[in-house]
Amino acid sequence: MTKKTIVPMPVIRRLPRYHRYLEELLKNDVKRISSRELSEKMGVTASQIRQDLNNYGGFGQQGYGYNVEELYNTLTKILGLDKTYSTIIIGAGNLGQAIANYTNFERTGFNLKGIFDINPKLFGLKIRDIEIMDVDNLEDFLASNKIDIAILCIPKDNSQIMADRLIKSGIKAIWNFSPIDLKVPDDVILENVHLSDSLLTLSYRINEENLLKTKVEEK
Amino acid sequence: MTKKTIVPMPVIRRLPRYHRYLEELLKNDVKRISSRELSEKMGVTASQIRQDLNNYGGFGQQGYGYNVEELYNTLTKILGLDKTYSTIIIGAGNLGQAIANYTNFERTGFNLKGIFDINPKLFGLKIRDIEIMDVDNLEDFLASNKIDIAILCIPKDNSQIMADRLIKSGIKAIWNFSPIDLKVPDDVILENVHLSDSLLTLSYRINEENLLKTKVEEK
DNA sequence: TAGATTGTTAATCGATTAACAATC
DNA sequence: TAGATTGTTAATCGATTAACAATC
Repeated sequence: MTKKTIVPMPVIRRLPRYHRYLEELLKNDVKRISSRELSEKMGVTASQIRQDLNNYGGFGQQGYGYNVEELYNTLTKILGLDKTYSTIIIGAGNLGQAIANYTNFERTGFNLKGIFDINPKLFGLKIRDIEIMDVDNLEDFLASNKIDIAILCIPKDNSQIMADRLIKSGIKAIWNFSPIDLKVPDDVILENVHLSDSLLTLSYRINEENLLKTKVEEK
Repeated sequence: MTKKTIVPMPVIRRLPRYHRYLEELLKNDVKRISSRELSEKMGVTASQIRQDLNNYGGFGQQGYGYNVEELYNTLTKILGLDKTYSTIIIGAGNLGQAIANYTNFERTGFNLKGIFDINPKLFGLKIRDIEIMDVDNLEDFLASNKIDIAILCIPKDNSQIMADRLIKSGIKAIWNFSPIDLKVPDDVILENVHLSDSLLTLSYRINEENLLKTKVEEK
């Protein structure tokens, strides 16, 4: 289990997309937009946009539409981007390092405070001024640093154990890149990025037509 | 638009997960499993498992359940993992390099054939014996190499242009890591990994309770 | 004011779950 | 054969779309 959301998950997963489109509009100095115009840009129904937004309040104005800047700021707040977050990365392999180097997240308010690994060769090395530390020091580090999000980038064999350790030390949100379904208590927020699952749906789709050819022909 | 699937997308997105669990069972020498047992392990309904699998055929046996090895092999085929794929990576930044170094994909049959970038400093450098090439050579390369999947790891400003170039050169499947909604013709398969969207849903969920506190209290 | 567009309720559609006859 | 479990149809649930009164 992971923490249950109040608003349905399909709605939440669309919010970042709205935010991206509104940012674009704002950048292009568009002042107002109707749900219909936005729906055409995004390839969704105007109804869905209005329904989605109304989970959080009525931000539009009849006969006018939505004020772009206002809606953008509102979405920024809804997504929690008006706050900053302290993060740590567990696992300084390829992916962990790539994320550590990815300064876009930093710019959005996700501040990397530490990187941990089990490989002694990496200890002391720095990525963007942040030292790679021995994962043995994890508990000590978490006791003296308030960390909001742990980013898990380790091979799957150790990731449940590591998740347990993180949670025991008070971590309430995990961004998991390990290709495994972690078990977490339901006050912990778990967000998965299953790269391999994503790639497999791609290879599935490359083959689907051939796979189901006989079936389709039957119809 | 991207290519429409025959089987509903929610089903397809669950297939890699079934595959992972079956692999685990196979590793543990489990010979057979019923939909009920599997449902308990996976935290889904037995009904859903049977419905999902029956999109592809009846692989079980009444009174017995499913043969683990057989079902695993079937899922491997369904996911297209009985074939190999030639891939290229566009963008040798942090993420592109991380994916290039990630040998797990290679092991599953996704063979990296080339890496491209615009940065001359990177030309000639090798990642796992694969040279980073000038993206100017992309069209020539694609003309003489049959590539199944292009992995797009470049900043969003250029990614639509790059996608257009790839498609013009005959690429039929794109694994996109750029934080943007690419427009592709509907014979091209597009699979997105929107890391920032994923992170934003995490920060959303950290704040949801506070955000909706008043609303929830009203009820 | 008249036209436009929202917020919201109602209708539809699709996905999930339940039920059970078929059958190993 | 009796018990178990599938494949599949029917029922339910939830999400999306349509419709429209409210209102700027």
